[in-house]
Amino acid sequence: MPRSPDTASSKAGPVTLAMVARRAGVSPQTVSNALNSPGLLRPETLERVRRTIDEMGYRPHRAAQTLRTRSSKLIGYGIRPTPPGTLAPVMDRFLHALSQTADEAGYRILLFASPPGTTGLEGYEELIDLHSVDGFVLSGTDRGDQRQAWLAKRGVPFVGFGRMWSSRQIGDWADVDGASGTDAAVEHLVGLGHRKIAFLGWPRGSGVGDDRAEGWQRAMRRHGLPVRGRHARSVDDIEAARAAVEPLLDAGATAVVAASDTLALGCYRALRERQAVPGRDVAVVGFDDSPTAALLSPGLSTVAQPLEAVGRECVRLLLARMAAPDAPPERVLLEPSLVVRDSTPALAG
Amino acid sequence: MPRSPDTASSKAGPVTLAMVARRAGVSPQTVSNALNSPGLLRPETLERVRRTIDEMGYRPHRAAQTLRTRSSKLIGYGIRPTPPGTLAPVMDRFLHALSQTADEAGYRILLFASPPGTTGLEGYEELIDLHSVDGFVLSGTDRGDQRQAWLAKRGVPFVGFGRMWSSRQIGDWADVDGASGTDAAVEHLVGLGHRKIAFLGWPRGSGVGDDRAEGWQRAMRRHGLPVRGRHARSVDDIEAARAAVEPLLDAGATAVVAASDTLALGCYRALRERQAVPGRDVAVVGFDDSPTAALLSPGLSTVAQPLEAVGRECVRLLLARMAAPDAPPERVLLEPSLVVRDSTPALAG
DNA sequence: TAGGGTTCTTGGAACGCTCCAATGCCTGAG
DNA sequence: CTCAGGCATTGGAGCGTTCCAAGAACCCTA
Repeated sequence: MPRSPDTASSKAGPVTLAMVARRAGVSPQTVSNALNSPGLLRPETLERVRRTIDEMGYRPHRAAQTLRTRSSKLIGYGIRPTPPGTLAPVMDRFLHALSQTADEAGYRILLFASPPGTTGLEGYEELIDLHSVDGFVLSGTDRGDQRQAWLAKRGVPFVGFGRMWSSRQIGDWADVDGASGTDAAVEHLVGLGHRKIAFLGWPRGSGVGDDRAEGWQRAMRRHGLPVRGRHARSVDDIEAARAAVEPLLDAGATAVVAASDTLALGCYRALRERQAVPGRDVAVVGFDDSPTAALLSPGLSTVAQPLEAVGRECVRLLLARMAAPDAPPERVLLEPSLVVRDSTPALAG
Repeated sequence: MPRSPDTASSKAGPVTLAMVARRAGVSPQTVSNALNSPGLLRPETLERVRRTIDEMGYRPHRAAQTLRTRSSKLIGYGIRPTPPGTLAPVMDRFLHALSQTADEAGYRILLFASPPGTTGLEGYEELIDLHSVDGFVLSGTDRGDQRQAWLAKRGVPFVGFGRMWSSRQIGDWADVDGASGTDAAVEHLVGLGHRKIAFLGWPRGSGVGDDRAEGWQRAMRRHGLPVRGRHARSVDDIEAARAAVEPLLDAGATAVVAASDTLALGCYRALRERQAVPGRDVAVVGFDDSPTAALLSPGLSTVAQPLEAVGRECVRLLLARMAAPDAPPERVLLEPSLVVRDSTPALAG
C-alpha cells in the first residue's frame, strides 16, 4: 500500500489533526474525540482513526491545546537559592518525585527562580499573568509566608510542602510530622536504656523547629523523664551548635536528639573536643538524613523525611484542588522514619 | 477620568491584545508591534499604546504566542533520580543558576523525569513531539551517552553540561576543567612542602575520572615527582575508598588528592583507623565541595566546581545555538577553584 | 411508513497572537 | 502639481486545537 504524501515519514512539517482527519476520512472533530472522548466513537471508527494516528505518528500540539482549553498542564515551582552553609536541603529528591508524579498525570513542572532582591511574589504573578501554569507547588513555607494568602485571593490553585504555622490555615498542604520523628528518636533511645536524653533545637519561633522540639518533649513526658535543663537552642550552624550543646553534656546527658543533621554534627564536634566519642560515649540522633549522615564516622542515626511521598502527595492534592476549586481543604501529615546507624548503639552496662 | 468597562480591574476575564488595541484606537497589529518591534512605531503612538497596556494590565498569552511563533520559550531538563549513596550531586545549585539565567532571557526550565525502566530518550522524544520545548540542557553526560547524537539527528538544539568523552564530538557543551582542579591541588600541596602526593581516583574508563587523574599526573611530572605506586582506584564508595587508599598510605604518601569528596572521606576513615589524624598526619584534598566538606573535622580542602557559571554558560550556548543552528559548535571549559580548609595545613618541619 | 429518540459525526467558530502583504500618509524631487 | 519612495499603520489570514450546536444515520416503536 503506497503511503500518501502526508505520512509521518514525509518531510513536510509536523502532522496535524486535520491531516489525520483527511487521511482517515473523518472530520477533524472526530479525530479529536478519538483522543479525548473515545467513548463517543463507534468502535470501528475509533479503531480506524487510532490506526491512522499511529501510522502518521500524530501528536497534538500542546500550545494549541493550551490556547483552546485554557489549561497549560504545567505546574509552577519556584526554586530558591540554596542558602550556603545549610546542609543540602535534599530538595532534588523532592523535585524528582514531584516531576515524576506530575508526568504520570500528564503534567510537567515549570521551574522559575525569584530574581534576587524581590519579595518573591513577582515570579508567581508573572506566570499567572502569562497563563503559563495551572497551579503551584510551594516549598520552604514558613511563618509569615505571604504566598498562600496571595494565591488564594487570586483563586490560583496551589499546594504547600509544609503546613502553615500561623493559626489561619489557607489551602492544602502536605507535610512531615516532625514531632513524630523526634518522638520516635526518644523511643529508640529509651529502648536502648537512655534516660538523660537532651534536645538541641533551633531558636524558638520557627514552626518546623518548635514542632520537632515538641515531639521530644511529649515523649520524655510520656516516659516520666525530666526535660528541664535538657533543652538547648542554636542556629543551624555547626560551630554555634557545638557551643550550645556544651551545657547539655555538662549536665550529664547520655543522648542528644538534634533538630537537624547540622546540629548533630555540632554535637560530634563538641564530643570530640572533650575527647569523647560520639555513639560510644554519648548517643546522637540527627534530623533529615542528609547525604552526609551516612558518611560520617560513626554513621549518624537520623530521622528521614519521606520526600518522595511528599512529592506525590503534593501533586495529588494540587490536581484534586484544580478539579474541585471549592472542595474543603485537605491536609496530609506524613510519618518520617528513623534511620538507625552507629551513633546510637545500646548503652554499655 | 472614568474607566471603561474593559479595564484591568474589571472582572470580565483576561485582557487581550484586541481589547488594548480598541481602547488605544489602533489596530491589534500595532499593539503587537509596540511590544515586539517598538522601533516601528512613531514615538507618540508607542507612548500612547504603552500607557494603555499598563493601564489595562495587559500581558500577552504565552500559549497564543507559542502557537503562532512556534517557539515555546521553554528549555527541557530531564532530572535523573539521585543515585543513593552518592554524595549530593549539588545539582540544585546548578538548576537554580540555570533557571535564573533562563528567566533573564525570557526562557523557563521545564522539568521532566525519565520514567523508570526506560532508556531515557522517551522523555525527550515526547517533549519534542508535543512541541513543548525549544531545546534541552543535558546533564550527567557520560561515555556512550546516546542523547547528543539522537538530538542532533533530529535537529533539536541542546547543550551538555559535561563534554563528550568519545572522540566524536557532537554539539555544544560547557564543562569544568577537572584536570586543572587536581593540578591546582598538587600545586597547593607542593607549595606546602609535600612531595609524596598520591592520587585516589575512580576506575579507569570514566571520562570525568580520567580527566582528574590526568591533572594530578601532569602536575607531578612538572615538578619531577614520581607517580608510580602513588595512584590507586576505587568506586565512589566510602568503604571501598578506605580499603583502596591503604597501599598509598603504606607507601608513605604525605598527601592524597581524591577524585571526589566521597573518596576523600574514605581517606579520613583509613587514617583514623591507623590512629592518624587527617590534615595533621596526612593532607587530603577532595573534589566537588559538597556540603559535607565544610562540615567535617577537619574541614576538607576540596576543588569546587563553578556550578553557577556552568549554568549560565549552558543557557548562553543554548540560546546561541537556537539563534544560529548552523554555527560551528562552541565549547567552554571553566576553571574550578580550590577551597582550602584544615585538611591541608603546612607540613610541620 | 412515519415518527421520535439515540448514537455518531460534522461544520463553523473561536482561543489570542503574529505573519504577510497591502494600504494610507507624508516628504521631497522632478 | 505629480509622482516616486520611505515610513507608519492596518486587514486578513492562519497557527492547531476544542467547543458548540446542528446534522446525519441509526434503531426501535406506533
